[in-house]
Amino acid sequence: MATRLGEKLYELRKKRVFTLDKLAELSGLSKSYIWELENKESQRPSAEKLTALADVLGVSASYFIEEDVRQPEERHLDEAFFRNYQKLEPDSKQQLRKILDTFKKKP
Amino acid sequence: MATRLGEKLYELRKKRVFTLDKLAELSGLSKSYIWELENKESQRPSAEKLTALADVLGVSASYFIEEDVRQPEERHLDEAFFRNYQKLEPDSKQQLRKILDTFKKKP
DNA sequence: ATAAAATATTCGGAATAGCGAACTTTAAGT
DNA sequence: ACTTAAAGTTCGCTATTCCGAATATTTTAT
Repeated sequence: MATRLGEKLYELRKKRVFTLDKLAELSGLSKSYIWELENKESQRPSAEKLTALADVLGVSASYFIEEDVRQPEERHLDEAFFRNYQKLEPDSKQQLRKILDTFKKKP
Repeated sequence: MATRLGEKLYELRKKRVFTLDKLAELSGLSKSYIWELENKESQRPSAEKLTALADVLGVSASYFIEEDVRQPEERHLDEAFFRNYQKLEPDSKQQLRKILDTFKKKP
């Protein structure tokens, strides 16, 4: 699993079988800039541009943004869990929240 | 609840009782720029800066970025829930995931 | 093997993010 | 009311984002 932005972008783009041109067209960014995001270090792209790319590539913007200390596997589980949680009825959510409280870490 | 970035920022800053100077110090941004984010339209801040602010203000970066169809209170509860969930031990997480499964699309 | 087409990379420059410092307003104390 | 300090606002400037067009490379077809 990719760790820095450029790798994540490249990986996703290849997975979707997009060319730079195609991704540029779909996201509204220029292909030259996408290329720079993939290949140059220390870019500081706007949240807006990242979100546009994330939308097209089918991930959340935070996937690009947040560097994470969790192992990819665990992170993946966590995100899937949260996606499922969000789809629940409010009642079920509340029940889960209560259950979570009882689990809270004891240091 | 605030909908655009400036409002969200201002609201959170006031809630935490931070001055511009204080928030600037804590986040590493300049206070003039934070003021512009709060007060000027059509800013395009970098994800990096937004993340710095989000960290200090105790929200997720995506709170600033993603617009959401959920009601604000529900969204807030969801996010708080996920933040808590992530801090759990892996075993606890797994238990919760199993419980979530039993809740899935139950009318 | 060569041409044509598709894809990737480089580059110059306009637009603007983001800063420091100066300035203005508000709040607090005497 | 006057002073001082704290908070907010403006402004000029530099660095960086982000683009379009040109160029280079790879792929595909003949």
